[in-house]
Amino acid sequence: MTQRNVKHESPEGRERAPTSADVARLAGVSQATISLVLNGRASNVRISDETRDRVISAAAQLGYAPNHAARSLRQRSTKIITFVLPALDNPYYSDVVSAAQVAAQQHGYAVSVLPTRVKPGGFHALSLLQGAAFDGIIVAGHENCAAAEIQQLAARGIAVVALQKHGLNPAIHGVSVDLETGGYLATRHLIGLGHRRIAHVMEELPPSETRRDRVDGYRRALAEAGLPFDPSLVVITENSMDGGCKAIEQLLFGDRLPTAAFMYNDQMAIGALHALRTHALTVPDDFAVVGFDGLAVGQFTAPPLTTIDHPREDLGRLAVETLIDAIEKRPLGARERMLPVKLLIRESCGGKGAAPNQT
Amino acid sequence: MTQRNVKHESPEGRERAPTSADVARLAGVSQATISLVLNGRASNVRISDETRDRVISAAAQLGYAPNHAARSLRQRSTKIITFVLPALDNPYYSDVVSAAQVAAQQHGYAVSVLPTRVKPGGFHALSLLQGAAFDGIIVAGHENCAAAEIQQLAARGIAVVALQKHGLNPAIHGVSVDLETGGYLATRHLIGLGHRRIAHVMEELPPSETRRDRVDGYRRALAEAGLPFDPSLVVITENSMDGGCKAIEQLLFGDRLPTAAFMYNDQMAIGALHALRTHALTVPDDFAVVGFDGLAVGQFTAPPLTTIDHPREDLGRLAVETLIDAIEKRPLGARERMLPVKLLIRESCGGKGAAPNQT
DNA sequence: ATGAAAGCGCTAACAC
DNA sequence: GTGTTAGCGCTTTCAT
Repeated sequence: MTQRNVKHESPEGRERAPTSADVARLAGVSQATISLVLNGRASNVRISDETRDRVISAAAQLGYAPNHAARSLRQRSTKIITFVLPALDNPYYSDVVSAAQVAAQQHGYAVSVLPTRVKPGGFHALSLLQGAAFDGIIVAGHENCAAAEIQQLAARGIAVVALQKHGLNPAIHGVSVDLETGGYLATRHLIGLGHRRIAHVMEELPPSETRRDRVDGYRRALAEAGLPFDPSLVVITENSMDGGCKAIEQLLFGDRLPTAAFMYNDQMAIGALHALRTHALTVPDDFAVVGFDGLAVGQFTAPPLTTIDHPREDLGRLAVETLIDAIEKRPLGARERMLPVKLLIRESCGGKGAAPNQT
Repeated sequence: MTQRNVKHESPEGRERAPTSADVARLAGVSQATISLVLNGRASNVRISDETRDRVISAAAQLGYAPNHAARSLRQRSTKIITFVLPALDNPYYSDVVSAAQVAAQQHGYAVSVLPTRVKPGGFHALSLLQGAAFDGIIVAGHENCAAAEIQQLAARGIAVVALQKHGLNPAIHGVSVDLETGGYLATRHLIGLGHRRIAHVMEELPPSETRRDRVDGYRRALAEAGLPFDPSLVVITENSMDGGCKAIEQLLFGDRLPTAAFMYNDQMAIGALHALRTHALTVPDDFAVVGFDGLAVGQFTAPPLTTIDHPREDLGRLAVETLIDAIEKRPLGARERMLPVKLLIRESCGGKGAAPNQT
């Protein structure tokens, strides 16, 4: 008699989920006892083994599961944390979220995902956040992190961690990867391979006092090598494969042809590779490409993509740990964590030491 | 005085979110009035314009947002529906979920995503579902759809829609794309191009009485053309780019070389393209590849991928509409919807009418 | 070792 | 037109 009687069977109303009162009645004890037993406080406190067993089996028999809303209301906590992601179409966040889930689970939290581009005025899901449907949130994406709505949430005392935080709001915690160093490493790699005219294709970045992004590292590497920064080699495009493709075409039809491009991310790099192929340019011989992110797909591009690899699991784990500390109001150590990146050499720039055939 | 006073300021307890009682006090009316006004039932019912305005401004002044748990408890409904996805690393679901969100929002529901592979015994998030933290769920993925836990949920009366449902449980609604026809179209396309030895690389499929999958269409096309079904040309592999890659290598080292492969999905096809390239086979001249899904990335592969395109937006929208009908217990029309696919010809098989160079 | 009772914040039925 | 009241299902003192 394990999984029978899933439904609460009353004369009229079918299908009402069993409540703790139902379990209490069946076990012949009070509701309070049900709560104590089922929440594991039975051993610490004082419940006889016999009643404990009776409660457990009654609960199983009815298929009882505590009502989430009621419990949340009472405890002022939902034990759910939410990832606000700009979209689901970049596999970048897959590993981040997985690691976050594992970490959250260890602390008794569940993780859900809200794929939402927080547009001013939009963000229907905002009401959920405001209404405390979640104990805390982790935001990713430029627009999302900067959104006034998110700032408001933080101001209200809701725990917020931003991935790649920019801005100074001290109420928002940050966990970031070191984009600047990533940009530096990518560019230095290309310079080391002999490239002198290196393009950077990036996404439109909202203004920020604090952000140090790929482009800053790009400039640092250039400066360090005594190369000029040429604004005509920096193109801003839509963050997508298609955007990367178009950006490269634009560069190809410009008058000062680069020999290499450092792309904002792997998705854009895929577009770049495609554009180059379309225009009969061989990678890496005619043109070198560096990506950013370290997505799995980079192993399967033609040629496999040299890129800047991110510690995505660490990112997810630390974001969750920081968030939970904030939710439970533990004194936080560093409120801003910065994670290291590393250069991942595959074939889209040639091997180490190989030189490009044009300058 | 719009966004000031976000926090409820009481002598001792900082940071308690304002409740409807706080708003009532400030506006000098009763809680009930707050509820009526803020839920838009003010006009239909009977509230003077003047009190209405007073309530609205009081709420704004306090930054009031109704508590989700309390409202859910009272209304026995959370107005959240959840997508249970196997993982986040396949962009397939990105469009599905986006469309679902739009549709859901029109009906007053929010959509969240639970990236969870429902393992027997695992599925921490299950307690959320059981506890009615969501009004209904949409499940995707073989394991998830088949999971006993999900069946149980449906048995309890929770609204469940399965994407690509297999199995006969009438309590679970289904919205599917026509995989069998997809398999047929893909295979027929290859046959039409002159291929006679066509491999099919697929994922391990759990047994099902009702599923008609790609492989069934593959066999139908073969039979129709009078070609034998050769089990050695069907390889089962892990559902990933890497799996696709390895499967093709296995075929390449077999003794009966195919001239084309119909891949389970675009991700695997990317792996296939890579394996072929690695072994210096030219696509489509030496070997043709057809994918499945119609992901955007297929435009950027080398060569661009001929594939079977799915109506992903329709899938998301219909799943949500079906689910909401079930939640709100409207009599459902067809409980099983089947969506059509179409062949999307790009370059990985050669153009229409082009013939392969080996038989 | 257990039960009784209060109350989390909200909405809906019913008074007035 | 608006206020009063009674719960939704749970956890948690406080009594016993």
